[in-house]
Amino acid sequence: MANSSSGDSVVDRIVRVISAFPQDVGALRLSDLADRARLPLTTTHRLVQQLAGHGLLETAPGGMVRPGLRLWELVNRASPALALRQAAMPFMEDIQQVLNQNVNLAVLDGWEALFVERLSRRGSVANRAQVAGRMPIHISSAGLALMAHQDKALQQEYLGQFADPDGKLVAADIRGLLAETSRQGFAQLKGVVDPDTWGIAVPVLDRRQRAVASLGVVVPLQEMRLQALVPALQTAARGIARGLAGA
Amino acid sequence: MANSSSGDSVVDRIVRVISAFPQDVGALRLSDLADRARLPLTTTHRLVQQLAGHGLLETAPGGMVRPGLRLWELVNRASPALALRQAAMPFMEDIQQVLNQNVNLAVLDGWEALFVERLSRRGSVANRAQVAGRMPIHISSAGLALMAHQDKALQQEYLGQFADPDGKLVAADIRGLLAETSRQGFAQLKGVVDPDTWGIAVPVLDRRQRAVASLGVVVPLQEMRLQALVPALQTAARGIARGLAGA
DNA sequence: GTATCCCTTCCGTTCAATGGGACGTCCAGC
DNA sequence: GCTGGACGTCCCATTGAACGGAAGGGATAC
Repeated sequence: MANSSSGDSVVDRIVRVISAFPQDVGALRLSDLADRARLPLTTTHRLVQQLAGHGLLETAPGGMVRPGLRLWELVNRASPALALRQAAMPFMEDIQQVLNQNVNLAVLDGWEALFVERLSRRGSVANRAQVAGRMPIHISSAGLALMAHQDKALQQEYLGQFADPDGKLVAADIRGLLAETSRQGFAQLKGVVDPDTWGIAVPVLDRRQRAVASLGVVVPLQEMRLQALVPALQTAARGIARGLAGA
Repeated sequence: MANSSSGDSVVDRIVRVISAFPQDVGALRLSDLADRARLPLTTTHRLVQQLAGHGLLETAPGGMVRPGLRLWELVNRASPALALRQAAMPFMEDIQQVLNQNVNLAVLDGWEALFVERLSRRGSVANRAQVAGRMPIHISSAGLALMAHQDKALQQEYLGQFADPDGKLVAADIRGLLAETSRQGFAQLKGVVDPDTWGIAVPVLDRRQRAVASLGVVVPLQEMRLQALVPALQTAARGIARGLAGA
């Protein structure tokens, strides 16, 4: 940028401003936004004005700032997540109607599962997965289902991350989880994310048998329909894969 | 900006780049992106590289560019549309299960209805409303439901737009539609958007009886359950309003 | 009345953004 | 096999847009 201070570009700063908004939707005061974005107040003010001019942010009188509808529109009009979501929604609704519990759809991003969609219902058990939320691979059934069906090279790189502290033990555990997930064709975690819930997820595979997404449910621990549940998920996953390939 | 050419800021250019992606999800070639964004190729190249560095765009080998997951994540993590969507989804699913037809949720933005969510099902009739898509107010039941429950001043301003060409006639028609919508508490358009479909929408009202959103369905022309359908939509709309107020 | 906090505006400094030009690569047509 | 064209990528001198400290207003608390 022009002038002194830390050498980051305008793009960096815009990303910092947009990233500064927390998950809960409320508006931020300008100075809070500046603090969170680690930007000088004046600079934040100018950027917010410019972004608001395009509708990407909205400013309320009094200096409150919140994300704008136009930003949501632009991003959701063309996004890789959208095609996946459209292909998956009918199947997710089917699953949800039958089980009456939480259904979620995730993709792999970095070393985390990124949740693209979630259907929940009053009366269903708690589900930590939020839309646009993330969870580490090894403590989410969605993450395991995704990683268990990736290239060997990627899996090695992932497991290598756990070799640092006291090492091999943890890596071996996760390796075992992945192997079992791959063998069975589905991932399950009982009481890991939440003590009373049971996460089950299956991969959505492309032609080369690589997971492009995962379809999962969160059910109470006493759920008895596992034998019917997994095939239902797998059937739905195949349907989603077919929809993606066709489109 | 620095150097010659047309005086637009970096923010402008970034917005132009992101806006340049069309509705269908496919990736764009760099030079096409530059054309669509009306930016010099070199400048586009640099901006894309920077944005890709933050994951807001993704570049495939060969120069193809597409929106990135991180952008989707950032925007969907905190957005005014998200709170509305979350409050509305359970009710939309209920409606959809009963009717087995398309359900949509829209907000007013400018002189258009912006569709925030849509549930559709194989076998349901055509529905032109796309998620993050727009429709003019006067040819969508969602738009009518939204505009019929706004401030008088805003309605006047809206109707004023139609006074230009041959004027009064069209404005009077729309004024009539709005009046009827307001009186009945729901909007309906038979065969306007699509010759074989019937759009019906009700407003989601805040405490001051202003529409913050609209909840609508698209059903076949021969649908007979109108007397049960409208109350169901209105009940759901009240539920959504309650959820928004409580949150 | 005074102090405090916050948004907003002003303005001189400065360096990041800019984009024309050149290069390497990949095809299709001759 | 050669040639022409289209495209992505890199380089670098120019310059005006971005920067942010300082000062100004307006509201609220003490």
